Amino acid sequence: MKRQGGNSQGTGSATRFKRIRQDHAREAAEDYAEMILDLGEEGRTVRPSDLALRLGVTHVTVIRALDRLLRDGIITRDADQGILLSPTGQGMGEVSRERHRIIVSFLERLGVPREIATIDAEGIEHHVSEIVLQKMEAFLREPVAAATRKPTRQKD
Amino acid sequence: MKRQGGNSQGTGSATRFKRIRQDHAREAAEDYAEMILDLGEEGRTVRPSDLALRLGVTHVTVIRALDRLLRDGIITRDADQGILLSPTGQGMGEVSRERHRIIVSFLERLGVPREIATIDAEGIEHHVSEIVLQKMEAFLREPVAAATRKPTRQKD
DNA sequence: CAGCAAATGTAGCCTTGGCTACCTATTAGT
DNA sequence: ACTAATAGGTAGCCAAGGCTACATTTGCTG
Repeated sequence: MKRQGGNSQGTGSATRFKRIRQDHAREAAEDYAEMILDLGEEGRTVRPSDLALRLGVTHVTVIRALDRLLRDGIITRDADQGILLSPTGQGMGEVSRERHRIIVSFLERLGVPREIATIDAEGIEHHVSEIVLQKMEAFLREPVAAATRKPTRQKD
Repeated sequence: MKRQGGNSQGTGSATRFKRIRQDHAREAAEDYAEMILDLGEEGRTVRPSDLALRLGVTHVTVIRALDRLLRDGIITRDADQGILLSPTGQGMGEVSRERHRIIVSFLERLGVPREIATIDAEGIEHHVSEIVLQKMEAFLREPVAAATRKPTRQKD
């Protein structure tokens, strides 16, 4: 008999884990977009070797990832200008970078050393929802108010 | 093309990304260990179909993951008792569960609705260092003190 | 200009983690 | 007892993301 994998009536936890897997699928694209954005703004022509160096992988891995990003409309490539972000990629990079910035600031505000905050932010930034990000920003603006606020009683 | 910047060491970002990739490699094992621990404590015999349902994947995916966990000494399997955690797996599950619990509590304390906190915690728990976890616990114990503490000034 | 070194690209292999299709057991129900 | 459903397992396919080995392009330099 046929068991279909996508059991639409998830146990709830199934739904959560599916979201994690989706996050993972976007993760590489976001990392690349963010990095390309940063390097581009430093005025350099972004090339595969730059990314390979910073990501700690071989250039082959980068080239194949770029093929996927190209296929998915995140980047364009140009012999002279190197790797460029499409409008989609540009937006992705900007969102990722802002998210990254907020998380690092938040962790530092919590007393986490900058180097640790940077490392951890790299890992968690792809898994943080908009709501959590908003709460982090609220905490950065008004730490004590956020800390003393009664746990919210959302309808959920 | 001119060589730009002599970052021959990978700028440290390479090191960070390598850690993320290591985290990912542990992620599945931790999720399984945590889930097996929970189900086991509910007094049931843990079987592949239980895990498949909760993870939202087919039983085939689970069976192959269990092969790897077996190979890596995380679990043992027994016809009568089903899937059992090895001492290693037991420790892994307990650590993961505690980490999960802290993160959910922390996010809720920050004002994030429980359902969102649970989803996000699932994603980020594998990427949070011991130090960040300690700071989260400190915040849970003494929110205002943690919020008013000046950002630490590490020597890096 | 010859030749080296660096960057880029291609081919091919591996593991993880998805999937479907199919087969075998066991168990429940009529 | 037969049948149907459920569970477990095997085989084989796919994509992502690693890798090495080799080939090609390009730019500098002697």
